[in-house]
Amino acid sequence: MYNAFFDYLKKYSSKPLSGEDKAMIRRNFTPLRLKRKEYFLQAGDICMDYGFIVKGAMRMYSVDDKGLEHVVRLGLEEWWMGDRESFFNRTPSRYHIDALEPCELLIVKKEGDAELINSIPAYTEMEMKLYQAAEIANNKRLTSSLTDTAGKRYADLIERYPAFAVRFPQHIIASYLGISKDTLSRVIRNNKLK
Amino acid sequence: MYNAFFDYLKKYSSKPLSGEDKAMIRRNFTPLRLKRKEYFLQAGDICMDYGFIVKGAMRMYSVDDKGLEHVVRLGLEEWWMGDRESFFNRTPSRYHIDALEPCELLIVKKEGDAELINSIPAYTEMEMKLYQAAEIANNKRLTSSLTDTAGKRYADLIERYPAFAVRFPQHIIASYLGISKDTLSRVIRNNKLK
DNA sequence: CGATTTTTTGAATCATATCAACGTACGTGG
DNA sequence: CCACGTACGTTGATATGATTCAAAAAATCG
Repeated sequence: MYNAFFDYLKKYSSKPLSGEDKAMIRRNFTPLRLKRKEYFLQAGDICMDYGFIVKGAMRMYSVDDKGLEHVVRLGLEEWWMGDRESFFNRTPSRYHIDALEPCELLIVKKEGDAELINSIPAYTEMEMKLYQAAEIANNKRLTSSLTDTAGKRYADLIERYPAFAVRFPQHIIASYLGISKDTLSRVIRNNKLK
Repeated sequence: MYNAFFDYLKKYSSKPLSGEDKAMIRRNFTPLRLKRKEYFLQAGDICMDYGFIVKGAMRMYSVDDKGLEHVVRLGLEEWWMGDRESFFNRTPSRYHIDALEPCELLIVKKEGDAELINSIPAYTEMEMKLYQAAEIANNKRLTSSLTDTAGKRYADLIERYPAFAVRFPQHIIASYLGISKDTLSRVIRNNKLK
């Protein structure tokens, strides 16, 4: 369980990880299992735990006043899941997070994360890189949503994350891309004819 | 010039700033003036400097294969400007950045930024908060671009940043929102009638 | 002041949404 | 392990919000 996370840390940081460091990580991260469809966070609650996905598939989404769901983030193995705003500011979340497959997570509390940042350089470096990567990815997603057609957005997404097409149902991906399931269905059919 | 930055740091960090710290900041940040329309960065170049805007208005934009400009970020006083991806990874940028008004910046190089992060806790805290705030803001912008109409997107933007309506021409804001200048013009007229 | 930039407006067109209906597949409990 | 029920994907018809293009009016800069 924890080894998956240590491997991940090694991948994202050049700095070494002592036995002491590993012990501290074990102390601050606790395992959590979720059944399919189980909630990790519900709108209105404060996101007290930030989760590292060891295994499984998750989605974060909002529900608007008309009752429509809007997927804002998807997560698979080695991704993080949680509402950063709620987690850091201790404010009620506007999002739901649930498991689309049975999941294994390692979760950390705000204080635990802070302790690790202050104590373990490799962890700090990972977190910094994560923020940078997130900002870059978000920018790409944003510009593509502003300028590209539905077809191109889907093609780009699947090219970047081929696993998405297999792990997530189409209507979830459609929602993530901000297009209707009907349009996505048509778009996929047409792309394949080419 | 530097005082504006020290004030900003105080605002974003609870940690104290010694005279020594301030001296190090002065060493690593250099002033830069830009005339109206002058470039801070051109696509193809590597973003060697990251800029803190002391005074002025700037925009970051890409130019697509059809020659159309797409504004990806806007900046006013106390905002940062630069292409993070290019800056950190030393890769050629896909963006142009220019001054929409005469600007005064404080610019820092990658090494300077790294030195400050390693040496000055207040600076590190500010940078962390910045990343968190940026991620949250990006998420909001993203979800609004996916789910809201042009009119709501404009209204939300101006509610959040009233200065934008005054400081940036409409067609720049339209591009930032990912809508055509024509549509934005109509939308504003209709909103005002209400 | 003149030149350039910015905004406005109408008409035609396009991409995507919406709604409803149907067929299929799949997981879950017995 | 099967059958049922829910979830998922497809498709057509229609509606709608936004784009594009062109041209003129208004505002702003130096």
